Amino acid sequence: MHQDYRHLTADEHEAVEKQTLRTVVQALQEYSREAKQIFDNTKAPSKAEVIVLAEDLVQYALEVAETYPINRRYAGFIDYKRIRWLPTPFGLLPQALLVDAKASTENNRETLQQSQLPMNADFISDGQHHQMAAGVEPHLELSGALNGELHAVTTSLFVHFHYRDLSQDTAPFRELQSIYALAIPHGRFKDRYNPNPETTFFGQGKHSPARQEVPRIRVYFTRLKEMCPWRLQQLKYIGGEYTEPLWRDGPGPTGALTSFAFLGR
Amino acid sequence: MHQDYRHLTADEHEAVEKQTLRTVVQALQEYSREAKQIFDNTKAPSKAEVIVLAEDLVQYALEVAETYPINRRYAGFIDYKRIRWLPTPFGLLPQALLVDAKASTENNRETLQQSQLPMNADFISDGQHHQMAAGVEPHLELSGALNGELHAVTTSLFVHFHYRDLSQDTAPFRELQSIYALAIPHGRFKDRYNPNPETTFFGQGKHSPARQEVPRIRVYFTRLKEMCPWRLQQLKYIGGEYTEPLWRDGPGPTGALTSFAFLGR
DNA sequence: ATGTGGCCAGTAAGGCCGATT
DNA sequence: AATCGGCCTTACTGGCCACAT
Repeated sequence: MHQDYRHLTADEHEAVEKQTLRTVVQALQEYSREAKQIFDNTKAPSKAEVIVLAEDLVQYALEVAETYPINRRYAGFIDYKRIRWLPTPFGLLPQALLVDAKASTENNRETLQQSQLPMNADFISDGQHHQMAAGVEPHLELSGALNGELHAVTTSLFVHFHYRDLSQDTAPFRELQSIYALAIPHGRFKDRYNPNPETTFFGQGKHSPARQEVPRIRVYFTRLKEMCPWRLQQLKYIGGEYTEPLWRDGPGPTGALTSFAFLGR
Repeated sequence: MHQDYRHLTADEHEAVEKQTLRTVVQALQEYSREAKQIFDNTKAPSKAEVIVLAEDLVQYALEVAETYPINRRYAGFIDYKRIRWLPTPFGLLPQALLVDAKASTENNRETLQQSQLPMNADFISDGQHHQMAAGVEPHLELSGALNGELHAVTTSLFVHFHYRDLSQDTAPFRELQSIYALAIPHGRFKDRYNPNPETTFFGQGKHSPARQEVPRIRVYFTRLKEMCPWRLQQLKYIGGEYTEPLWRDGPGPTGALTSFAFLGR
């Protein structure tokens, strides 16, 4: 008989998300030098190239920092996904890690598809109350004789490459300025992060209602950080220099992660 | 001082491509049961879903069948790419394996972007001579003190999921009918596979000249198979039953691969 | 029926710009 | 000068249809 996330307290569950993001940030930081090199200098057959670069770089950074895999796969739109055993102080936890890569010239918000939304969202736009239902399941059922009724908690992360375009024809073609890593709270934390439409880091999406496009939703960086500082991490490029990551994060569900610099060339 | 593909004879080089495809086909065959399960039953948020399914399934099938990795990455549009040491009878060969996934309701041809074309192509369409320059480099330069001037040969494979759409709302949503694996010859084999516009497996692409779309090109399965049987492999779904793969392939540059069945549920 | 050409369609993923505050 | 809203652009991938053998 195994244990899964349904046995965790809310604080323990938040600590799991924090630990997960912490590892991802470490992996991104250690890979950031090569990431910048590739991001800035890869020739672009088209403008859409940055999307692919972001996806590939996330994979390269994270795949070397994996935990003990669970032999189960599924396919779909999420860029990087692994089902795995996560060692935590509360038990060896089955987890479905979901990471989406974003490339943008903006650095204050990002757009989520409904299928990437882990929490039912309520927010105000133009004085109106808007809603969007979560599109990410709270967990994946792991069946099989050995596992019985095990649930892999879903943890939703986003890695956001903030860049500027440079010259069209000679390297560097772009300038990667920062890498942001966000942990969007599990749907279970609705009461903590979005108890009412006025209290939230969600905002109106990027779709065009006039053209009946399918609704999207935005996450605002500042507001997320205000609600929980460690959930928004920034690796900022500071040419050449960098700081060694420290080992101890702040205590409690909102205690800060140590900050990271970005490794330049 | 290492050796790379420039020291291989043409026949040896073809044998390397054959060996590479052979391994990929084995990996696809062993993964085919789960592949069909996922492909047929994954719920589709949109019609584009099949593309993502094909990409993910190729990754899941191939990543467990990798060879000794070379510590070098690059990012770009190709779905699955690994730079690695390939053990061959002719030496331990640095190789850049490039695999693209395709999903289609057609089973006689597939479309390549120019960036996926490993050979300068000449072909006839409507009595006219058409051309397209290769967009895949013959090799990747591996720099670094340890390696000196090493070149990783590029090997271009395509994995083509041939399917039919079924019901919209209840599983199975699709029926995966066959998985084709193609090895497109390296640019070096131009004289063997496309010595003149009349002799080729290439055909007019899928783009619309009228709308000035960027040119593409097609590979025709039958013609490729006629020129070199092993370069077109089919894993055909034959519900439930399957054949054990054999161990010995045919001899020589065109000697057949053993045929494979597809593992159903 | 099949083999070929090739016009469009459907769907991401964001760039950008105009109003606000 | 930031924060928001949201329209529209770019491209990628194949579905599909029309002819020609």
